[in-house]
Amino acid sequence: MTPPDTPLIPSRREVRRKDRRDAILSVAQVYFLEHGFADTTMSGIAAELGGSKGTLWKYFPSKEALFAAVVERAAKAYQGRLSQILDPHGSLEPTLQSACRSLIEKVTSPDASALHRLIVAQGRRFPELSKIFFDLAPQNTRLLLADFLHGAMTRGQLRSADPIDAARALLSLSLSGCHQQMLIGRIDRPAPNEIAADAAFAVDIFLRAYAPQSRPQPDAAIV
Amino acid sequence: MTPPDTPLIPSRREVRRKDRRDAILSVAQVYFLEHGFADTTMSGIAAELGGSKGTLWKYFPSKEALFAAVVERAAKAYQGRLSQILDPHGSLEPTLQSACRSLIEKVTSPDASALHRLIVAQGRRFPELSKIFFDLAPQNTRLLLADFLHGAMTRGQLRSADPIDAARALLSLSLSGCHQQMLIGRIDRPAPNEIAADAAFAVDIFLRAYAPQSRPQPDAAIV
DNA sequence: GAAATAGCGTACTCTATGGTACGATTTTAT
DNA sequence: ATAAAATCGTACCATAGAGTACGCTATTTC
Repeated sequence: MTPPDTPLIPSRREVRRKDRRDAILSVAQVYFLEHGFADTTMSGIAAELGGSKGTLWKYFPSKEALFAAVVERAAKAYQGRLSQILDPHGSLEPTLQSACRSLIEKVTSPDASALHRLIVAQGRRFPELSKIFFDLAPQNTRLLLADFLHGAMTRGQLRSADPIDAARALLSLSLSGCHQQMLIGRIDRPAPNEIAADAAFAVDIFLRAYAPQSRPQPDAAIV
Repeated sequence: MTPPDTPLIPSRREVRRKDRRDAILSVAQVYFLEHGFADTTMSGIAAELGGSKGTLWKYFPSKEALFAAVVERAAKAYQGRLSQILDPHGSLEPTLQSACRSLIEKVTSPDASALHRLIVAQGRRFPELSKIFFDLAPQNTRLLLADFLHGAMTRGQLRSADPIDAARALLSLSLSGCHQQMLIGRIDRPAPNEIAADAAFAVDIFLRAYAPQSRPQPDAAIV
């Protein structure tokens, strides 16, 4: 009865297939993040999955394809929920600080930094993947933040300037502490108070540099 | 005659050996930078070298050992000559700008960024190497710069603050442009004017944030 | 000049792993 | 119920590359 001939109602097979595919990606992601590209084995993934190798190749025609799928999926999941925090009605400094804190927290999670490492590592082999990832993740965050800063500028809370540049400055300041340490491998996880300190530092510098009508008087020559 | 029994006079053999070792490292470096760790083959290095594989293992007991040696050597070579540029007598802004420019230039050279990528990529497998590298390279630069900034602070050219933090801020601002783009793989080489622009931007923000006695309060009027 | 040493070339072993083949079994669709 | 599709398990293939063995030659030392 009611033959589901439209693609709108996914058949049981299709559902199952999607589930299976997702399961594969999850297992693969763990492996890739943990071991990197070269040291992840298809056999290992298949074993962990419980299925057979043949099935694996039925879903992904090669290791590279699987890797690409993992990265794309992870990149999408990476997208930040920064927008909620960036409330234009709150007062500026606390808003920025909590935004930065939240960003740093996210970006210093073990998964996120492992992903970052992985992408950078394979940047030569999969240049398109880097692009996808960095378009989805940092680029997106920057735009969100730039938009917010633009608002603050028009409200006179900040001096007028290129909001994209301003966002870049704030972001890079935010990530110059724990995050760097993590990527370097010098620390495993930042302490919460370090995150707060990084955020406070970044916002402090940022606000000094972008205070309304603040113009430093040293030897001019700023074009 | 005059048997050179002291180790001070290196025998011809020792010289030769050192040369050979260095040649191996050079070839290996090219390979590693170009292909990463996993995709560099010992056989390939041996072939390029012209020698035999046996010789290779006579110098380095394993691929990992060779890799470590390459990184250590490269890291040492990486150390910056920033000190010459940081002349305490010049006026502040141009000095900082040229220092930043020079840094960005160095750090965005294909070799440097390939090295950076390599280290980050292998950070899990060789944590000690990351430490060596990042102690030698950015850490060193930061200290040099911090020292200079400290001087500028005591001379009243900058407000008093933690010079290390200040150096961190300036560096992270400097590297937030082309350098990021490069690591991401979005560009291959930065145009010279982009480098200058990045430096100018960083120094501008930095000077605004670290201007002497500049407080974000608009009504200042403090001498 | 003789002994030690280093290096060369080549062939070889061993292991890991991406990817395939295939018959048996289960699940889904009708 | 029955045919088609998906999965499973397992054995297998092909390749690649780290590391070894070994006999021959060139260089260095004394």
